[in-house]
Amino acid sequence: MTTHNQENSQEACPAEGLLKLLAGKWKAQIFRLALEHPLRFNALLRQLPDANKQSIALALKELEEAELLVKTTIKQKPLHIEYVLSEKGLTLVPIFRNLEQLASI
Amino acid sequence: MTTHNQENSQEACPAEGLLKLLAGKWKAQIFRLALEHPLRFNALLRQLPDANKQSIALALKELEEAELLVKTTIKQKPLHIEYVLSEKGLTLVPIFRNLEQLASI
DNA sequence: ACAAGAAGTCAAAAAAATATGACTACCCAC
DNA sequence: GTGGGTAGTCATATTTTTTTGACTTCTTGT
Repeated sequence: MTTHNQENSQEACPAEGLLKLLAGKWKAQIFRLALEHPLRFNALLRQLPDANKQSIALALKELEEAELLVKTTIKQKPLHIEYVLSEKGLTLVPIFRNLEQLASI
Repeated sequence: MTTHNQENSQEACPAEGLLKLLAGKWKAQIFRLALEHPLRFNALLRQLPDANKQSIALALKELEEAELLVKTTIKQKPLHIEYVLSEKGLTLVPIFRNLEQLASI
């Protein structure tokens, strides 16, 4: 890795990066929860009892960088941060469904 | 993690296992090549110049165990082993296409 | 008989992904 | 001004994945 790009010089398969990202720990679970409601860091930690700060923080960051989640600072009453699924993130839904279906065969 | 099963007690998302499998190193590339022609171990090693025996052997085994590839001993002239995509493996094609498309956004 | 190709296996090392626990910094309530 | 909630970061372990290099077994060619 003399170069420092996100994957190898030319990624053999364009889906590889995304696949790797989605397969990372907690990603699928975070995605599922994001489907239900906006996510908040500490709440997420409580919802995923075996997860740890660092991993959740990293997962959120990666999902945000991949533009699957959008991070918003809510400047209201309790003043907090929310992560919600982006449009792009929503297009993953049918892909997950396909994978689930295939996994059940 | 007192228990020792392959994933966590109940896998939070049914797609997780498959996702992890497919995201493993060399998997996508092997899949692509399998789309073109039956695979042979040593040929694969030559086609993936940076890959190593062990990893390829493991990848083939996992893909076979997931029933995405079928392993066949060809009892003809040169006597060798071939790995070909199963029906189930073929159903991954549109999933990969979706992922590629999403990755290109 | 000997070499070379096919398809691996094995133990150990290196690299990458995850986890742990301590620590920040900001805001609010009491 | 102490305690608790928010959202993290950092350095360091531990665990998991991937690589390395040596070795194996069977078959074929010369």
